[in-house]
Amino acid sequence: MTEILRERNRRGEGSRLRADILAAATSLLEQTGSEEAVTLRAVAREVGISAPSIYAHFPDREAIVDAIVDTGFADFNAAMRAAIAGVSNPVERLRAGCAAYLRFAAERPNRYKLIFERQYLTGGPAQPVPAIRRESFEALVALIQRCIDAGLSASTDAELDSTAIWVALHGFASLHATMAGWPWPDSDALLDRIIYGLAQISSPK
Amino acid sequence: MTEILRERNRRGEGSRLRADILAAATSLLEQTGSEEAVTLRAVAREVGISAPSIYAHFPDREAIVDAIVDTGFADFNAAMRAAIAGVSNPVERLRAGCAAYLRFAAERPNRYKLIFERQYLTGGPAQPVPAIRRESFEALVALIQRCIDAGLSASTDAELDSTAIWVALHGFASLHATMAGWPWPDSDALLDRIIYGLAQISSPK
DNA sequence: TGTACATCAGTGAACGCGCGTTCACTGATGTAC
DNA sequence: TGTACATCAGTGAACGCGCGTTCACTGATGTAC
Repeated sequence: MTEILRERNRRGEGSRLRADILAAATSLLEQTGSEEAVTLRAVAREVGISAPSIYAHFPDREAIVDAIVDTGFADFNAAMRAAIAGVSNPVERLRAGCAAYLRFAAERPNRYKLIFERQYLTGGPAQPVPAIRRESFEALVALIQRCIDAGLSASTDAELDSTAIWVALHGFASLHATMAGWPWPDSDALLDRIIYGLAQISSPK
Repeated sequence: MTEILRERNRRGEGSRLRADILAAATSLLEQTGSEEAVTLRAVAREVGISAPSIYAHFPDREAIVDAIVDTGFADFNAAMRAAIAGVSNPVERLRAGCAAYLRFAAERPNRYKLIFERQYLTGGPAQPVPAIRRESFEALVALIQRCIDAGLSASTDAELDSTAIWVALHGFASLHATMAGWPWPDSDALLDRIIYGLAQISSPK
């Protein structure tokens, strides 16, 4: 019944299986939207291998999910960087970044949920937040600082206002995905209100 | 080993078990923070009954969680109503409501997550959002309308601006719970930025 | 008032399931001589 | 060039677990006569 479509790797290419496992787990997660769906056996089925083979590449189930979170953050950061590249007007640049944030969340909702709604370091003392999780936030602060420097924003605290924008973007992304039946306003109109209201842009458009 | 602490209900009082089951399931959820922890067997253990007894009161596992969501929303709405009761100044009233929102999320994070982050009606066509889920949002719109009517807010679209405030509050509540290690700014300062920036309050304080 | 009986609030054993993980193994691939 | 052998990339069976759910049942509680 179970067709094994996969051919055994040649010697020295065993690490290719690691990539296949990650890809299968990611696909499983993006399709089902639930972390629990990423079981060793489901991943193994998807790849076309037996479940114990996974142990050669990951110590346990959670390590797979952790690895997906890391690549998820890398993808997210890359998308943010790409969105603002080449946009020179400070306000347009800020808007492009924020719009890309919402687009990422809308297009890959399950990936987005995994990286931003997964419980992160609950137990134990507060540990420093890794750089990969800070990168895009720091980019946002820089976007606002540019607006301030150009005299386009009345903000006096780029960090606080960045946080306000971030939580608003996240809130919209999160609720939009969860409550699809809600009568949401036009995404662009809301984005305008968030940017102009929270980044204190002097004269709209 | 398993102590049964519970005495059998008398005749006609079988429905008391329903309440006990709900209380145990709620407690389980608030402690663990994961919906998956609410298993029939775990609930039964907590109540001190056998698992099949639950079927007399709930058709299946999901019905228990659904019931918790309903009481969770009722609690949430009650907390919002209580927070603004007796506050007459429109801006203070708005602020009291928003502050209560964040307080509810901070004090009962797992309950909050259940009602606002649980996947709601993903499959099938968009169905109307039940009144219990709209109540507090409509209260927020009314709060802003009061500010507009009193000449304290420059908003021209109470609904859009309410949405902006809601997503910002939710985003903060959600991220704060998920990323406890993040260097969050002072909650009151952020709340000020959200309210004054998004409700377009004319003169701060 | 006494008693046979219906009802109600549960119980306990069992089912099949998918899971993470372990263990001993196999057979193709490459390498030393 | 041929061959014995080490290594590598996996496999297959098995374990114990907790789960949702079913089924036939039990024994206390109340009621009809």
